[in-house]
Amino acid sequence: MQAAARILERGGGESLNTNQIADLAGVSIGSLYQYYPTKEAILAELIRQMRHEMHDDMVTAATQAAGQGLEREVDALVAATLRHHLRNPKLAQALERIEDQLPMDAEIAQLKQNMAGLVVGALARNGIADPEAIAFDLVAIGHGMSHAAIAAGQQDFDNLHRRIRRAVLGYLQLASDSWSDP
Amino acid sequence: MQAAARILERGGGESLNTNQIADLAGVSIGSLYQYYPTKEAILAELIRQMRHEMHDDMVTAATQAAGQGLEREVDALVAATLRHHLRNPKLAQALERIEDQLPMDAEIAQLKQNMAGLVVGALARNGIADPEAIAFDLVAIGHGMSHAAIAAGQQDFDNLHRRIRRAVLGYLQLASDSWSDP
Amino acid sequence: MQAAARILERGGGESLNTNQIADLAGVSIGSLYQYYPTKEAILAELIRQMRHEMHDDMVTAATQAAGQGLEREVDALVAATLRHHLRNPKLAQALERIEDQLPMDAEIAQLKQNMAGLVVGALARNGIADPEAIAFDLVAIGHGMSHAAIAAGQQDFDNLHRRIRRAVLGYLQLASDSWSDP
Amino acid sequence: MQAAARILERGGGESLNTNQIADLAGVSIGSLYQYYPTKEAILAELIRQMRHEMHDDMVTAATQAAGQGLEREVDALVAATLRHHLRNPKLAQALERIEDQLPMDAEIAQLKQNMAGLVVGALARNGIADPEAIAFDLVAIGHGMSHAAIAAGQQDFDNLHRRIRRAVLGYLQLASDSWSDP
DNA sequence: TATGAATGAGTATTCATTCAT
DNA sequence: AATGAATGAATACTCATTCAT
Repeated sequence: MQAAARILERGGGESLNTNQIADLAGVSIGSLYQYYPTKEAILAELIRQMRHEMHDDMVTAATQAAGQGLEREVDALVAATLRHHLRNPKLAQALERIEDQLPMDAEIAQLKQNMAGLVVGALARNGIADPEAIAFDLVAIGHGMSHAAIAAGQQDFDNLHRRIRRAVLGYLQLASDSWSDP
Repeated sequence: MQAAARILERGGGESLNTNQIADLAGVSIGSLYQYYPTKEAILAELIRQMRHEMHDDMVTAATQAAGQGLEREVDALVAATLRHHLRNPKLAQALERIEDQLPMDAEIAQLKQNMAGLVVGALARNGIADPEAIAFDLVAIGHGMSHAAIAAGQQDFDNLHRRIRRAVLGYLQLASDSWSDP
Repeated sequence: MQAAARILERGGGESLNTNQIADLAGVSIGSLYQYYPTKEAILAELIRQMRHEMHDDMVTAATQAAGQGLEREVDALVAATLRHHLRNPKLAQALERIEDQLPMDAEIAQLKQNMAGLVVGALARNGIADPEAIAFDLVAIGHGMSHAAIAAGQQDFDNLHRRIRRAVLGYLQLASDSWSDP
Repeated sequence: MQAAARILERGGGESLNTNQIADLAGVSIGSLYQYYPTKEAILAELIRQMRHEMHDDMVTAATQAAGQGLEREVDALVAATLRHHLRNPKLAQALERIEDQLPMDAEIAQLKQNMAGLVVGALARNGIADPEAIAFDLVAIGHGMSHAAIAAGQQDFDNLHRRIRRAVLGYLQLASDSWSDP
């Protein structure tokens, strides 16, 4: 059913209407509303799924990189979010736009908390002072760069990854060439 | 007329309708449509103005900082964009959201080109390699950090300025404490 | 099954929908529609039951009071209808509203005929001229007063009973104090 | 515009939908909504008008009959309401049904207060004890009888008037033949 | 016989745009 | 040139009813 996320990929937020979703899903509006009480609920569910995927990917990345030092830990998290954004750039972009026009869902807020927590943890474990504030900025940097790259149509994952790594490590005052790619 | 940007500040995007604009502007919708053929045209004009202001501020900043070295030149541009965003955070945010849901206007594209050119120039003049790519990322970083800070309700200009400077100089592999504030 | 009259008590008319009825009755809508062809049929059945109860109560009352004189006979009928209305005021009110928005059902019409006949009989047996017309008005008076009282939230059966008796006997040009309460 | 009350006469409450109103009024729905913000507002306005007419008629009647004695005063009020109901029986009926399914409008409540006050006043001026309670019942009696008569298709104003007068005066323990028609 | 998922016509309401005055 | 009443397509959502399992 959420395969009607296709509409978001193509048309972006404002072209999304319930009849269209139902049509494209091959269902009647009546049926659509048997599963979701509101248009908002449909969107919220879409976002929830997206955030869950992202969250799980980040947890996996953090777990695997645990104890390998600040650079590798942070980089694993960057790679995870980046992979997520590039899997379906248009959809990810559209959902994010919708997300901050919607009343904040508790479950989503929790996921975001946890994701931020992973970054904060990596920083704290490696002796970085004021890890919350730093994490906030690192996330913002990664986000901003991904957004710009996607909007500009850049698709080269490795290239973008390298640039974000450079920005992140630069913000942390670490030379990015002090270690080599996995 | 476009002083009806006030609506965007308060309601953000979805609450914006042409009758409201006309009312608040003290004009009839009839007249509004005599000057602008569509709603999109009104929004495009609003964005155009915003971009013009920003452009002019950046040109001024670039001119004043010219020849003072990479750090100072880049920092002046960062400060200019930041000042712009913080002057009216809600409006800036709303306009940006609208901007990338709208078909790209040629004039606006040109302004953005020019602004990017200012950064490219500063980098090139100071011997930075691949200045276009670097400029692209620096703009994205500043943008992402401003956006996140504003969305989180942070209002402290100096603090945010310091953090963006750190990110930008970090990306350029320059220690941000190698020089002091003006 | 029609115990789903509960919905009418709570929500009154407009909140009544077939799925809700089926749910509350612990049956599937499919089954509901195996017994009743339309929503109207369900409502008609509900009304039929209510009218049957009322009818039977009135017959009992009329039988018991038979031969005790006009006042007592008429009063017994008044008491019966009043008891009926006050047993479940909201439901009675709701059903009556529905009843006169529905095409007149033959069976219900018959019951009403019979009930009116009881009043007519009491009047006729006691030598009242034009008993049909008088009965019509007496029923209308009782009905109107009950309706108003219930709508105003009055719950005191005895008080209301006394007032209706006064109205009815007054209409019959009989002093209501010519006899005392049972 | 409110000439779309025609729909209520023919079809009763549930057949009333905004598109139909607009059609029958020869206007587009858009225009309809320029004058009334909600369907409820349209209905409320219709009711308000009806109540205003009724109110004014009753005030006139009360004024003209003032000081002519209880029977004549009360009778004048009865005649006024009756005239009102018989002017357009179906509409009056429909509006009343709608009225008590709608959140009580302050203005309408005031009018009803005033109308009740006219009856209370007539009773009080003529030395009737507990005039509020008596007025309540008299109104209920008149209402109930009109409703029943209209539902039964009776159109004879004078006949109905005589019967209601008999009921009302009977309730007041006054013989209705103690005075003759004007 | 019972189920309940599916249907889709119908409803109130909004809003960009037009055009007679 | 200015006005603002009028337009009507579009939108989210409801609910009586059907029918394959």
